[in-house]
Amino acid sequence: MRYLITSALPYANGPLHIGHIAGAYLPADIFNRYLRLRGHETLFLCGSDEHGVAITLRAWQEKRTPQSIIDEYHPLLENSLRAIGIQMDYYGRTSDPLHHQVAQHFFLRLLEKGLLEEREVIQFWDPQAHTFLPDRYIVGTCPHCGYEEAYGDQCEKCGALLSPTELNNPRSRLSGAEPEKRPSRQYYFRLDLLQPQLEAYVQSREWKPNVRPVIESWLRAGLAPRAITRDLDWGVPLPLSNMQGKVLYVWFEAPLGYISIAQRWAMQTQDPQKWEIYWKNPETRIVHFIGKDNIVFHTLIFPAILLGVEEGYTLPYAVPANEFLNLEGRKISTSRQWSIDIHRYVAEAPERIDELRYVLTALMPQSQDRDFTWEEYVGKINNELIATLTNLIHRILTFLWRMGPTHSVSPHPSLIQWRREAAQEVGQRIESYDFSGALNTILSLAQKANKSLTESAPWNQESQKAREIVAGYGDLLAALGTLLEPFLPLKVAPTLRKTLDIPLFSWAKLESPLPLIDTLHLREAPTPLVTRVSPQEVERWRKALLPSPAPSSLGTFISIEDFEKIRLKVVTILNAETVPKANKLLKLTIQAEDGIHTVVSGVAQFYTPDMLIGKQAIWVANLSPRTIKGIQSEGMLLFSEGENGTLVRVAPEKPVPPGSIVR
RNA sequence: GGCGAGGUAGCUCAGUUGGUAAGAGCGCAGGAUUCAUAACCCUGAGGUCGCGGGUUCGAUUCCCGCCCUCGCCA
Repeated sequence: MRYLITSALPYANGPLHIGHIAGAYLPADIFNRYLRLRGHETLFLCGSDEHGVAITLRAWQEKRTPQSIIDEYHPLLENSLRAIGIQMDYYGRTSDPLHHQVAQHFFLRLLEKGLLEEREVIQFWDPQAHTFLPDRYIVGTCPHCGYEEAYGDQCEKCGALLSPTELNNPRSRLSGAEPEKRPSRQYYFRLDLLQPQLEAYVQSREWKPNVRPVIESWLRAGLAPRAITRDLDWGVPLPLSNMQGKVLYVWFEAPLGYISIAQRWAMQTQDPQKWEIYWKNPETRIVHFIGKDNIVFHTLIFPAILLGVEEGYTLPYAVPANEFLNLEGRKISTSRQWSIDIHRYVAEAPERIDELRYVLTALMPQSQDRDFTWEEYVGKINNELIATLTNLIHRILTFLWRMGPTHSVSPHPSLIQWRREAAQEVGQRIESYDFSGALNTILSLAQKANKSLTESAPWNQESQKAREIVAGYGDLLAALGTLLEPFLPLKVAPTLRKTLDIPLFSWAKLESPLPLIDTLHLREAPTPLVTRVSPQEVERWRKALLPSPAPSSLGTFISIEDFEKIRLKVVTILNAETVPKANKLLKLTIQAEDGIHTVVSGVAQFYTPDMLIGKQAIWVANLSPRTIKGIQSEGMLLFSEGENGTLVRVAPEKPVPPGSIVR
């Protein structure tokens, strides 16, 4: 079988982070490496997506050219991917003139086939930045709530959905200038005309459970014509002399990169037409690895383009989209600096790439969003990868090493059987895009081996017998040298093979009943394949890789003198009662060192009076008194914002005398 | 607002075409052991499977309503 494997083209506007890797690159790499061990012919392509309005806007803001931005990120992206072992056959870019030609050709073909239609639309023009503006780059006053910084597509304050025309006092987020409305002619792709063919296509393929509902939802709603051009001077120009200053919309031309990059790859081989055996051969399986945000483009719109040009292109065989990976409970955001960028990880921890691959595979968001935490990172590495898997290898090798460098291997039949079953199951799981499940299978194999080794207790046997038992596990170790290759190809798998002086086996061999090796030769004393992650180590990374939240959420810095103006004291709540006609307020009577005070707190939705009476709390003693609902409130008690907008009382860890200073 | 996904042990997640199976890993407690990177092995505690109705002999699994989270669309 022949496969063309692609990963989503990363946008050349920022670095790659762990979410990208877990979503689209690591699964593709595991898939590709496995298929090759299986003996299939594969081509794995990727490249930078270098067009789109975000790049032009950023260029304008930073007073530089779009070209300089993509020239900065294109190598960064490729280097990041290669550094974590993503084994692409070619990494291209959409600014390649060849890509422009391909994209223009597709445009003209669709035009020729009557699948494009011209429409006049109103767009917003920034007279200072000399560019058309996307809706969300226009700010103005929300007509619903009066918020002055509402975006052209939505008001962040009241949540109202807007169009730029509704905003009062609209201005450009780029220049602050008032945008002008300008009519403009654009081409629309008649997806509606292709809907029947797309429905047939969708029926003919199998989709992951998280992908199918999205596709069907779009088909049910009915596909609508979609603009494929826009006014911009950065991108693939329209190949029409009467349409100057317009480019192809990035969603239209970027997927065509999979084709142009294949062509570029072929030009580097002896056979420039070779790309056609991948793109124009129904026997080839084309598999696109993407994140869930790209599902519609890869399952409907891109196939529509391929169908529309009627040039015999092969339609995607599968689009195994993954969901999103969150970071410590929050959405990853490079712009908010809430991210673990790959190039930084690689720089900080070049010796721990396989470990990252392990954790990201284990946490791969295959069916729903998942959460990456540093705690989980440490736990997965120390308690699973090391404790179960590499420790098994280590305990066997150190045992044998003490008895000499060379041992004959005659594994117990059950060990061979386990190895065969594991290889089959790992293969099946990878082929059904269940990568974390595949990894789990290997862990289970190690678990079984650990158990049987413990039960056979060779350390209680006389030495010849013990040696025989333990050496029997050599077959399993030899298998791990290949089984782990798709997952941990940078350090763990190759080091193991080198230590044992064994080759990479074919997957078929792993599944065969024949022993993999008959002798085990150790060149030197074994050392652990992976070292434990210390709390200090992860703490350092946590700090290095996770800059504190954006200053806007922290506020500006204050001096120690500023802080000392605030008198904080621990008080004991003597009494609490509800306040009439106020469903949020409680009237609290508190005991400080200088007597009794009254405080009104807006916590009644989260605390009943009896939950507070007798408890301690932190009191802001010198806050100006204020009358609330006719009650004189002296200072305030501190509550932390909890989950889902709740409030949680802040108090000393153990009781202290009322009036104790907090500092 | 419409559509889609998700709400299952302390944590991260599997799972059930409705019925003596509510599970795994981690964490925790206890035990055993010492070949191994305080690792391995055994045992155990822990969940009203989001809330409320309904269908059914029986629902975590089907239907309806609601709440919460996330995403997409207008």
